[in-house]
Amino acid sequence: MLKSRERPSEEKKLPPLPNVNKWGRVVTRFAPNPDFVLHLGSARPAILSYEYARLYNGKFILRFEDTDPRTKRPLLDPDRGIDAYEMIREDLRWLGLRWSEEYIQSERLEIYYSYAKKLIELGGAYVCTCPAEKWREYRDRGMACPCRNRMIEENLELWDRLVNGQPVIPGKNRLDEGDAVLRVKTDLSHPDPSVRDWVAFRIVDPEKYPHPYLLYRYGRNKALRYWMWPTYNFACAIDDHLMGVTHILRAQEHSINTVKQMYIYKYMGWKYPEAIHFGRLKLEGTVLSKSRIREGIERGLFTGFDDPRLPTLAGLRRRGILPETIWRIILDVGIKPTDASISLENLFSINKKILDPQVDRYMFVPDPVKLVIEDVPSELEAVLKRHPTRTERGARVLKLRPENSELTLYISRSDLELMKVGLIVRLMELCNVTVLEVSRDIIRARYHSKDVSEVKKFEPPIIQWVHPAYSVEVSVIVPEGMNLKTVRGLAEDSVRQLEVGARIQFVRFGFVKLDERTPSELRFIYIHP
RNA sequence: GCCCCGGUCGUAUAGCCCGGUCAAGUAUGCGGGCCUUUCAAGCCCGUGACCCGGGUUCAAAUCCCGGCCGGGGCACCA
Repeated sequence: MLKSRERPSEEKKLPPLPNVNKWGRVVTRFAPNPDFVLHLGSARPAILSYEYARLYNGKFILRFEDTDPRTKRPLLDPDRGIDAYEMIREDLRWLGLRWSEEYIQSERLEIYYSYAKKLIELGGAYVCTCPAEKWREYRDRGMACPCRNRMIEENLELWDRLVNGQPVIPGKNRLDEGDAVLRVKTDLSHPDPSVRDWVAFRIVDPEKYPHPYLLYRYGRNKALRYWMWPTYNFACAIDDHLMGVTHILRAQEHSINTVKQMYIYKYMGWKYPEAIHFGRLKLEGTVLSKSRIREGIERGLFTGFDDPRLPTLAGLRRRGILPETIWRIILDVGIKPTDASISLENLFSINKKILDPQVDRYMFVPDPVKLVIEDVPSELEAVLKRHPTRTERGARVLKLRPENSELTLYISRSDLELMKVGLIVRLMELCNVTVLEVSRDIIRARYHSKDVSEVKKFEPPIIQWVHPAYSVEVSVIVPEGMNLKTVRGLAEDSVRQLEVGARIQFVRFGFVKLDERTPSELRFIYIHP
């Protein structure tokens, strides 16, 4: 049973699922292909399927669809520490999804074989040995190929040979890829040619393409045993039925697959689940395409699956986007069949609202320049609150002692522009100064007063600062579209205490996340303003 | 080319199934104000949309037809 989890209340309600009463308990599934990690686009079917199951007190299933070891090779290479199956589980757990059952299709081949046999016996499928090209000609003309009329017995015999990796082409002494496929008998005049007698199984030479999961999990013998691999439509059709799936939520690119899979259900006398197709998701400034992302990583454009520029869940997570934010976006977009392009503004705004109350504030000056304050009468104390309103979180207290009545601080170069001689400036939580002199690299100012109330009437700029004795050099990586900018500066030294992964706000700079701490450097990632 | 599916403020979404309550709601953005020791957050006010054309009807964002535009599919991928 799925438990409700802690999540910011979603102001939007999901529309009801169709025909819930007809089915009894709602069962949904998320069925990723482990040939790559999940991205924001995959979060849509995952979250919606999970959330509907939760809403109806139903069951949510995770199913890995890894039935093509040739062109959609599962991403699994324990020697290099890469395991997409586990990375996907991690992404889902991060999103807060829990599943009550998990299946891996490559482990279920025997099941698919038995249903293939059943389908052949019912006259619903036949072994086709036509060359692909030749067959397409028949198809385009809406004609039956010679194999279509094969007797059931002959089909069963051929199927047996195929499953055992034995040759089926007369005069050939071995089985090769492309020698045969198992086709589902559909309607040869169907307006969509791809529906006409679609392929249920094809040959994948296990010698050439041993399935990585079988190989690593069960060893070479098992991996070399299987020659016939079901296509998506076959495996999916069988599994959705066997697993009792009642509601399928998937992207609209799958809508024709519903039509194809329906044929199997008809032959078997099964009831087809409710299928809901939603549109595609786009994220402004990025590409939500597995192949394009993979290509970028391979070409070295990105540092890995979790590059903060990437819309992969790993990338978003590394960047500091919260799972709650992803939830809100997905729930907000809903199940409309239209495509939706999510704006970064929106994503950031949601994330910021969640982050703002829970995150501590720290001083940071990018691109520091010196500010020398003259005539400082005595030691100054700065109380830097962790949070402006949640004062119970405490503060850092800094005691700054002037030398020869002078106090040297650093402020951001971007604030240098607003320094005009004679201007009164408030150094946040510290004191007020009057600007005396501004040059390229240094500002001289005179101590004016301590309390902010003394200069309120001047409406002074209020800026952040750091003291050299209480500072640490940090860098902030700023993802900007396809670029990665690095901003260097000084932060107050208490950031040394932060743990990797901590999210904070650099005052007047933006929200950042501590990405890495080396003995020599603290490196943050810029989340958003 | 053929076959599906869509088009509501800049963006996202509600409403469309069951026509009137929609001179269209919400979020975000933008403008203004308040608050504030951050140019953040919060609060208040404002701005801004039914793709076009016909039809049905007393009445259409909602139903029908056509056009235009967008997306998807047309694999021995999922």
